[in-house]
Amino acid sequence: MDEGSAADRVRNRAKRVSMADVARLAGVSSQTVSRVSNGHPGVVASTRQQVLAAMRELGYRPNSAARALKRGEFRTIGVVLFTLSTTGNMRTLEAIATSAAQEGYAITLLPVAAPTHDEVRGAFTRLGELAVDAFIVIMEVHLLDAATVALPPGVQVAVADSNAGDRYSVVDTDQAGGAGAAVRHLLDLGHRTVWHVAGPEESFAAQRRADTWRAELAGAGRPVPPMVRGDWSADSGYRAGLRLAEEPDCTAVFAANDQMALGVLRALHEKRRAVPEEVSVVGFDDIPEAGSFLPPLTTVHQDFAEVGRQLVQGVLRQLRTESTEPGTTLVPTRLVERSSTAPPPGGTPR
Amino acid sequence: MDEGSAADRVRNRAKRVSMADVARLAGVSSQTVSRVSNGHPGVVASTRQQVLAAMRELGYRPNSAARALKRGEFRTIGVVLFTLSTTGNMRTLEAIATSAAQEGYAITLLPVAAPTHDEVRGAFTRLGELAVDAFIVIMEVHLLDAATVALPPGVQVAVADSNAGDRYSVVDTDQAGGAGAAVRHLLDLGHRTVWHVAGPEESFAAQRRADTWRAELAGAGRPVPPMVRGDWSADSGYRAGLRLAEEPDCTAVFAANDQMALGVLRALHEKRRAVPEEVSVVGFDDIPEAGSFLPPLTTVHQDFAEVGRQLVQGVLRQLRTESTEPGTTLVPTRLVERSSTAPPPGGTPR
DNA sequence: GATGGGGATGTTTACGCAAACATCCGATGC
DNA sequence: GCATCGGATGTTTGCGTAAACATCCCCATC
Repeated sequence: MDEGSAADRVRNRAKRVSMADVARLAGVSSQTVSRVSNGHPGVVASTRQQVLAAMRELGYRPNSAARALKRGEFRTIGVVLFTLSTTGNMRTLEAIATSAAQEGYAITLLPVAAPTHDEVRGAFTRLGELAVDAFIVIMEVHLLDAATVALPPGVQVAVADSNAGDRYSVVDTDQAGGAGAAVRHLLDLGHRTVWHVAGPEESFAAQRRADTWRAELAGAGRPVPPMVRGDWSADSGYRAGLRLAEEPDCTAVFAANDQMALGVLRALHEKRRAVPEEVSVVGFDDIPEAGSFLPPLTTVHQDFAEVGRQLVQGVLRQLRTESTEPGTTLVPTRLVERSSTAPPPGGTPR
Repeated sequence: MDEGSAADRVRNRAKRVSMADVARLAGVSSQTVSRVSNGHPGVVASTRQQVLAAMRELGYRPNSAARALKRGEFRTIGVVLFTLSTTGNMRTLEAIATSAAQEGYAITLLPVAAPTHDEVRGAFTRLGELAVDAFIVIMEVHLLDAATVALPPGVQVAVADSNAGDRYSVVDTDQAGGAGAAVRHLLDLGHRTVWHVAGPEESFAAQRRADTWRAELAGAGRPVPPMVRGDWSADSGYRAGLRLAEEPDCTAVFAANDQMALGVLRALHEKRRAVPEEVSVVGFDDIPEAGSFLPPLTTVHQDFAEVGRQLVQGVLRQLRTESTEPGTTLVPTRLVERSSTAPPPGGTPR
């Protein structure tokens, strides 16, 4: 029966305590409860104690919906991302969450099932309805472009992994700096040239790393070997490695991330090409396991924590000033030299 | 008049469009706008089109605070966790987010800076004030215990990685099943006994895996070698591996996660103990990279996606029935045989 | 042609909180 | 002793939405 179930629901529902309830018990007005709740001055100590006691007794907790409605802000940042499965996204998210918490902001996650325009558009629509003051997007730029139309006005955005610095506040690892350092490190060791296992085409980061690799080689007057494309996974790195193992003059490999470098190491091992004696390998990311690869991997360290921090700071600054701050902030990288790189066999040919 | 308000809106973009604005433009009542907004029936197609057009023109997006205030629910689940850095947490979180999104729920992240009682308590307090209908805790049980007092009444909880099934709805990987399968696999190959590299003491999962390892050996009447303790990291696995490499009769190792197994592989490699010819190694988790280790790692596959799904389902069920459902749901594991295990040198001694 | 019924739409109201404004009262100054 | 002031507290109001209720009008039925 309709009435029955409704009544049941009312009875069962731990009917939440409101300020009015507290006020009644404490014998004050609800406004005084509000003042105590928000730590406003102008409440005499004895009254405050009474109110606090009443709150405790009733188990009062403020209704954030009403609070947000009144205040017009949620103190929450939405984070749109495609997947948590990549090291970078995951670590960035963690940093964002930590950073936001410090600022008194919560994080609402908005996973996008598939990196298609429709999905992203849908995600943005949902975000628009979400209890969110601003958001951070961790996603490839061309998808963002497609979704821009749906971007709710008046909501601030910061973006990672993108080159949309002309329109948004973008924070990114210094891809060029890192990739350049990796390639130069190998050239400096005496390798004639460097082969590259790239990430997927759609990735802005992958594209930047590949571009820099090419430019660096060209700048040094070295031949540019054909690029091998992977998809970030160790498996794709393995397949790429099998191909590279066939190339007798391949003595140095720069993989666009550590997982693919791991796959390359496995392929080279299987094909009896010793690392680093015959072939040197450099990765990118410096995942925690990189130091335990066989051999321990020389790689480019990314400061994801800093990226996350900057994203949060950027978006909050925009929120406070109510203005967008287009521009790109680069977070520097650092080459971590371990045991997967060495001079080429036969020493420096130069 | 109209122009004036439009200009205001542009200038002062904080001024959000409300249902009333849409209603005015569409020439209907705000209730009709509400009906369209929520897809209620009983609105004639032509009216609906008018309203939708007005929404588009004004860039209307519903105010979720007001909506939540009215409805008494946020359609949001809070997730408390200590760190995203472990494979398990991260993958579980991803599954939770996906699962929740399908149910129309958003996820709010509540990272706990340090796994101390105070931190957890603080997190729970904040959660209580957060716009959250229920929450999911991914955390060691003893911390949860300490924080129970602060658990807001009337908020449903589901827990992962815990043995608190008597009080909460707990979902966990079948740790015992997985660890048992790992140990039995090694014994079945003919190894006399199995050494164990355990996870940190505080971890419930680590404890369960170690207990099962011990019980399984005892059940088979095998000697139980001293346990080596790690901290989940590849580095700690490496240190453990160095120790195990010293043991001449150690032919089989069960590491409590894949990262530590990776470290063990490296140590064994450095000490010239061939895997799997001399020593067999089994991991736990089946991280995506496990198949690319040297050699590809035999490991216990965990279905994190299913754990996340069950957590969300469980907490939503409790939300709907307004009742707690204590009990533990176990998600089965699967042993993935790759190339890091083989019969012991000299064949089966049995 | 009157009547009733039902679908479409409008009006009222309350959700819980906090800003703005109103009131009260004791203390201070002249 | 009276006006004044300021701190403590109370009252009113409205944020945007959606349930509940009210109204209107068209159409089928007799």
